[in-house]
Amino acid sequence: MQALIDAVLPSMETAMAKVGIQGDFWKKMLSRSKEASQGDLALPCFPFAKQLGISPDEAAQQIVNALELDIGQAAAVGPYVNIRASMAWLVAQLSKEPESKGSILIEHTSANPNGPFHVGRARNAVLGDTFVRMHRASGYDVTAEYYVDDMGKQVGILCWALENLEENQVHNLLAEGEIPIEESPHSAKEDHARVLWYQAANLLKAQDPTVDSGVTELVQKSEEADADILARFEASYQPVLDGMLVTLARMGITFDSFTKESRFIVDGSVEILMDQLETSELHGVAENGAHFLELESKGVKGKSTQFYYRRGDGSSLYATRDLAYHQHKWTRSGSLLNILGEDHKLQSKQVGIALDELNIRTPEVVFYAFTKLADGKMSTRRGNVVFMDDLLDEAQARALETVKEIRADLPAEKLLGISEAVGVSATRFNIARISPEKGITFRWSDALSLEADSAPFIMYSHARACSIQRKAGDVDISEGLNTAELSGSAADLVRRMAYMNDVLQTAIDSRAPHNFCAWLSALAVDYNRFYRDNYVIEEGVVNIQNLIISELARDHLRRGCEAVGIIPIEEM
RNA sequence: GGGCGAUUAGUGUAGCUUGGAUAUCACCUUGGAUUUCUAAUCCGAGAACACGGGUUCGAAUCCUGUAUCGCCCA
Repeated sequence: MQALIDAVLPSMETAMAKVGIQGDFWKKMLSRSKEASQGDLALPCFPFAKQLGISPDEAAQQIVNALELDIGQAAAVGPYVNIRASMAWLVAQLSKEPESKGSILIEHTSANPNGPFHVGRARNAVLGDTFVRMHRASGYDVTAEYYVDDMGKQVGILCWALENLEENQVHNLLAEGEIPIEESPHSAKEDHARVLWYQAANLLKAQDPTVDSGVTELVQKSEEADADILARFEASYQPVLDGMLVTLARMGITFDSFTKESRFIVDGSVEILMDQLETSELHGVAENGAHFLELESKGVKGKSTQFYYRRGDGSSLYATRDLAYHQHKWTRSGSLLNILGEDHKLQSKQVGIALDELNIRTPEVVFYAFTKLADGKMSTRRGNVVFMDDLLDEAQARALETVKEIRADLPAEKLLGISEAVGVSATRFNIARISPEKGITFRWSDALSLEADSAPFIMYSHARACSIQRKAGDVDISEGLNTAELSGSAADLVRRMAYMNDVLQTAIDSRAPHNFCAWLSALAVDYNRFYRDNYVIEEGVVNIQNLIISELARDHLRRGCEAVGIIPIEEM
């Protein structure tokens, strides 16, 4: 809508001056009309009534009378000035390519490599990848980044377990702990295989104190950048991480770069930052020799306002390495975006203040609320999880049932391909379409829903447009749209498409991918209405104008799908 | 104990940044069209802003109190 506002503003200023309205406070009131049937932009005229000493209705009428627009029409409806963009202006927007924008590094997922990817982690990955895709579609140069926690306690436990526990021991422990070992097609994947060791070690920890001491020793050495330990850690987690990445790739999620936490200890950058922090006015030292920043003056509240960045023994903490990590990220990109769970809010704030003290810019952060199971929180440790691999299998199976019914004519192989695309797309879209700050309760029926307002509906619209294109064959559509004859659902469709870049940019700027998802759903609805009202091919004859619109819609649907991670298959 | 966020029809959600028209889109219930260029369609009806107070000509939106839920802090 910003493009239209920019286009209207000069004429509006002239009109307002003519009517005698002082100041430019009204500029922010000019916004998207809440009544789509009334126009694209609306300006409520209540405040002008007071200033001019006339009724709001009259003010609206006077403004309309004074307004000369070349990009659309204005009308006074009660106390509102409604502005409707002309078809010519809207069509002109369609051909505009998004301009090239700056670089951005988006860090997301970054899950501990201690077990299979589960649906609790999926929100981070889906949100993050949706941001990656939307930024790319909008012209940004994007780096998708995964931060590998290769030295923490989780990895330590995994490593200890793999080095110290026999297979039968693991199975006995899990049986005692009532964690079921479910046979699935994915059992052989290393992430599924090795998580059993991780779970078993966590169970053993409760009865055998030597587990903790063994793990602690490993973790301590890793924090001293002990090369042998780090190599053993990597040997433990890398196959798990690889398995997780296979799952993510199945969802269409890939990364451009991986950065390991340990590198910041190895290269000494953490040490340098810790020294620098000692010069901060917030710096303090606890009795045990640990160093901290006192953050009370920075608006951090609660029982403890201290941010510890160095232990008594001189070693760094996770958050300290995070500081070095951000310093490193800034050398690689012009802007930074992190996708984090809401449990990281405080830590993120603390890191932000510390970065400030170090004169390092703070990143943008998007927080999302957790996905919980109906019967509580998900936990890999306790085995209370729904693994993504299983969810995607189930999604495909359910999609297959539907596709099989509708397309009995297709060969089995094709049905499998379509149902896999539908399953993955539906799963992603069901996460991406919800506002990040809202909590999600995982329910199979929601996760696998193929109803309207879902990915399959959009995919089907796209496939329909593809089918029409195939039927129409190679027809010359270079003549362009005849804007004078556009009306009804065809005009609505064009209008919807014209605002694509606008909606995309707004969704990016306001960190609200769900708004772009909503636009995409609406585009699919608009296309279906157009399809009902306007025949592209009637009795074998191709209507060129309608074909042009259908082709534009096909292109917008495809680009929209790609921007949110829906797979735009051409047949279904 | 303190901090942050959430609460919208039977269900799931949008709108809140920047107050303004009849509160969005679906599921659901229900009435209808159409049987195709791929019906996973289209048109209509029903039903909601947690509760109390305040600011305002005007509050889902801003302020404040309460309740409930989630997350975090030793």
